[in-house]
Amino acid sequence: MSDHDEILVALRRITRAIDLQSKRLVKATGLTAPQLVVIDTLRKRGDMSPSAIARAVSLSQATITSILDRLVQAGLVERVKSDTDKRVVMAKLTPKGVEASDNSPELLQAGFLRSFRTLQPWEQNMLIASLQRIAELMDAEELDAAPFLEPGELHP
Amino acid sequence: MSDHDEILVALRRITRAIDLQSKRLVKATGLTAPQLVVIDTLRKRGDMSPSAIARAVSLSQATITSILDRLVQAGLVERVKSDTDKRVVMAKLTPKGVEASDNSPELLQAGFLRSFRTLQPWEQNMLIASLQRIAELMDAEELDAAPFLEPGELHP
DNA sequence: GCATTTTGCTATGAGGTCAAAGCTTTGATG
DNA sequence: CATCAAAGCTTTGACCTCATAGCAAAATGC
Repeated sequence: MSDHDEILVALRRITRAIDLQSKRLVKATGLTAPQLVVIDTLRKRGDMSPSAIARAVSLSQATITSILDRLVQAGLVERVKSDTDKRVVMAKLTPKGVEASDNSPELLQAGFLRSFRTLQPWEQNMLIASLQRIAELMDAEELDAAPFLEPGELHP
Repeated sequence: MSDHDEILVALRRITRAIDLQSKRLVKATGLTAPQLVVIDTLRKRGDMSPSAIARAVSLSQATITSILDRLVQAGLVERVKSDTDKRVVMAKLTPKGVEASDNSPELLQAGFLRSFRTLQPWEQNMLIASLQRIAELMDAEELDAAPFLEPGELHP
């Protein structure tokens, strides 16, 4: 298998594990991983606009809108229109939302974290650094990738 | 930020980059990343059943069914009932499917691969090994994670 | 041989995710 | 001011993803 394929398969295994964990969280807490990420972010940083949340958690604004819809539905978040700029909506945790955040389990599988923490510190650091390195290489790509696929760009 | 959060954020950045790349592929080829993965797998390994594809690419059987639906729709794949075991359906590339596979671009961003390949070989290997290590730690979790949430299992 | 279980696939329903289009408000330009 | 552009959010539509439930066929048990 090529490097390319090995990377792809490893990433797929990881994203699948995360997805399955998210489904598991739903049963345990009624909330999915993205929903928990959002309320945890609000808990830590206070009221935020959808666009600010999107930047903080690396999701699109549209995705945050749909996640907020469900959190509002569940009574964990309120939308409050800003007075200074009427375009802006602030997402605000309700008391119930605060409680949910305080009681939320960690988002990575307990077993994964347990195993991870038994590794040598240097190994833990190396794994985290590797993930961040890969994220960087991919993020960097975002900045100038789009033009490569514009019509006419392939054979200028 | 805790290790836990750093891992989460890095993973989110990576999955987002992959997702955006998939959207970009749609515009260039009309096919999404999962669809390309499936036809590439069929191209390399020949006709396969949905369950075999699911195992090969780390997706659920249900997901493969829906991806095959769209590939059939697009005329790239045929479903052929097995003679020996009538439960089994074989996914088979059509000539058009073979052609699409042969012309398909790589699934990771070109710029990512370019950058990646400029790294020292030991560094490339380390990154791949790290990804696989993390995938292992998470996969391992899958095997016995479910029971942890079964009713009655928490306090046996 | 027949009943039960297992295996393989598909259908259903719910979230997640994004781009693009649409709406409102703000800001800049003349 | 009046106009036009930009910014912020939501809507729409498409696909991915899974669990669960359903259906059919094969394998196992008695």
